[in-house]
Amino acid sequence: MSIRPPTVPISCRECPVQGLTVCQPLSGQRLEIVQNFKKCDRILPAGTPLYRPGDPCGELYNLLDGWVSLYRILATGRRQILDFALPGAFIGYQTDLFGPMLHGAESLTDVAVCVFPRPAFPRLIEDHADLARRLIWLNARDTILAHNHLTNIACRAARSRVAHLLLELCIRARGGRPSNGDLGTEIPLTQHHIADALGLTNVYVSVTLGELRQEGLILFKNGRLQVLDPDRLAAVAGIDDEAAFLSMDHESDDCRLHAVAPAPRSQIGDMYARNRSSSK
Amino acid sequence: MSIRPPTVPISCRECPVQGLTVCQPLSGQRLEIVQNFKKCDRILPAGTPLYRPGDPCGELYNLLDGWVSLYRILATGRRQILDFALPGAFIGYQTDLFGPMLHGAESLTDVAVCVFPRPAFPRLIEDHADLARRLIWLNARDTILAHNHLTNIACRAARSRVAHLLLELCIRARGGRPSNGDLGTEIPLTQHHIADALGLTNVYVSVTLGELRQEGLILFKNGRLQVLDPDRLAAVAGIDDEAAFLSMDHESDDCRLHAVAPAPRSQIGDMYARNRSSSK
DNA sequence: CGCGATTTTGATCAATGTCAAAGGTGGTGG
DNA sequence: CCACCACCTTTGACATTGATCAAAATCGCG
Repeated sequence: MSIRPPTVPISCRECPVQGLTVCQPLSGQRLEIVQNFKKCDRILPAGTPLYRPGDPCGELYNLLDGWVSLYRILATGRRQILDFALPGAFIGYQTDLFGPMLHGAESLTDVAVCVFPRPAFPRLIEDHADLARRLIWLNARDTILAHNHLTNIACRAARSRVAHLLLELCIRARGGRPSNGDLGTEIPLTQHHIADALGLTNVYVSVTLGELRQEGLILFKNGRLQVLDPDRLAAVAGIDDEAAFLSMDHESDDCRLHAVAPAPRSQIGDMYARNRSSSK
Repeated sequence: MSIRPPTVPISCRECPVQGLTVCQPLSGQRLEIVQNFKKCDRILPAGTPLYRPGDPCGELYNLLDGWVSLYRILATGRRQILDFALPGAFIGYQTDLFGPMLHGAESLTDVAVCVFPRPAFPRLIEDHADLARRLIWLNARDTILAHNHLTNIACRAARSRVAHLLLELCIRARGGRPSNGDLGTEIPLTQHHIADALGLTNVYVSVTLGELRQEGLILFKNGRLQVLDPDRLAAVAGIDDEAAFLSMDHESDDCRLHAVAPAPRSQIGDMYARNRSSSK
């Protein structure tokens, strides 16, 4: 009931995430470059693996709709969620493009993906400098996300970790759009996913979420998050790497020279509000 | 006494890390591309910041010799070490090339760096597809390292974390070269650095290292690590993402098609031994 | 020889994991 | 429409890891 049915674009011209993924630099006539390159679109139900760790994988994916988790499995059986991929994510690229995948990818919701053939991909990049530039940007962003994640886990107590993750996901999930009233934001995760992302146990996540709820900071139920008190939540999250947050928008293009003043020590609360209040 | 004096290359032709850094694809005549591009070389004593978090920074660095730590500082004052940069590392690239740095970089040893001017860098990449390709590779590798690090911190107990980090650094520090007899490998870190990298306290790292020493697994003293029992150490480290380890060598080039069988479930111990025993 | 930084040790305590059991919730088939 | 089932969440008792604080020991270096 809460999951929109994923839609598949007829053509790249109508791609819902064209401005977010590798294809971003292409427009007009040049969209045919990817249009001809792409293999197909595909719809996957929730819980479907795109690939597993260790798999060879002949494809690359643009996530058109839905959420995907990127994870590793340790010998102990523990699963570590490395990142949550949101619409626009470019999934499956790694150093050794043709080696076994170092992580797995699995749909968290029903999902639509645009499929690229992996073997031909290097050629595509080689031939189109702007796509290469874009890939560099996306990759560098993944590194920052990983560093944020790393810092969150290593430096913060459970309360803060959870708060931080929810805040981050909430902002990313909105992608700059306002929140729709008091319905909150769709964060299609179980507490177990949160635990596996943060290096906690599901029961302690439950306890922690309980506390945050008690204190009137959030409501998280059925994959929907309502942030009741953004400022206090941000305080709990111990936000300080705001710069890292802020740099995540797609405006900052790496290859165009623009003097950016050091990010003002603004409050995430503000940022949240900005997105939220401007509802239509 | 334990730190080699860093050396500065006369020319790119004699660069000690040419095969490891961005410049890798260039050879012969084309080396002049970077030769003309680079700003200068620079020697920095241990403990010097290359840049601080929040700084604007007008340069990019190829690490020629020595170690550098990449870190963040949280509002709480806690420092999180994101990665240790070893010779050949390309330092300072981020999504928003001209925005404030999202992390800091500081020399751990005396260090030699090759300095690139940041403003002109996009152009360099734009004009030379092979450099772009190489940058993509380096970037993707950083993401994997970050994911390894993340997984290590989130999934493993202190003992394992420490063991894992030391093993990783040991392998990286050798860069494929054999260990020089029983002198061990130079890992120029204090226990405090290890703690800040792993999200532990310095005192608990001390305890943990003490245990590992007691058990005859390692000796770590004065920035020198001797691995006395690679196999048992690997067992303690809970090695399972060997694939991730192995993929770190520079042989796997992303843009050349080669079928790689899924990494055999080999022992890190073997890998260690291979490097070690073959001492010329 | 002495000083600052680093490492070690010990005592104590808080945060988080583990285990077990009981409620909830949504989806499915009858 | 109901009942059942799988999965998810909550709660409680208890165990353990690693943090904290403090002080002593060691080391490198001038």
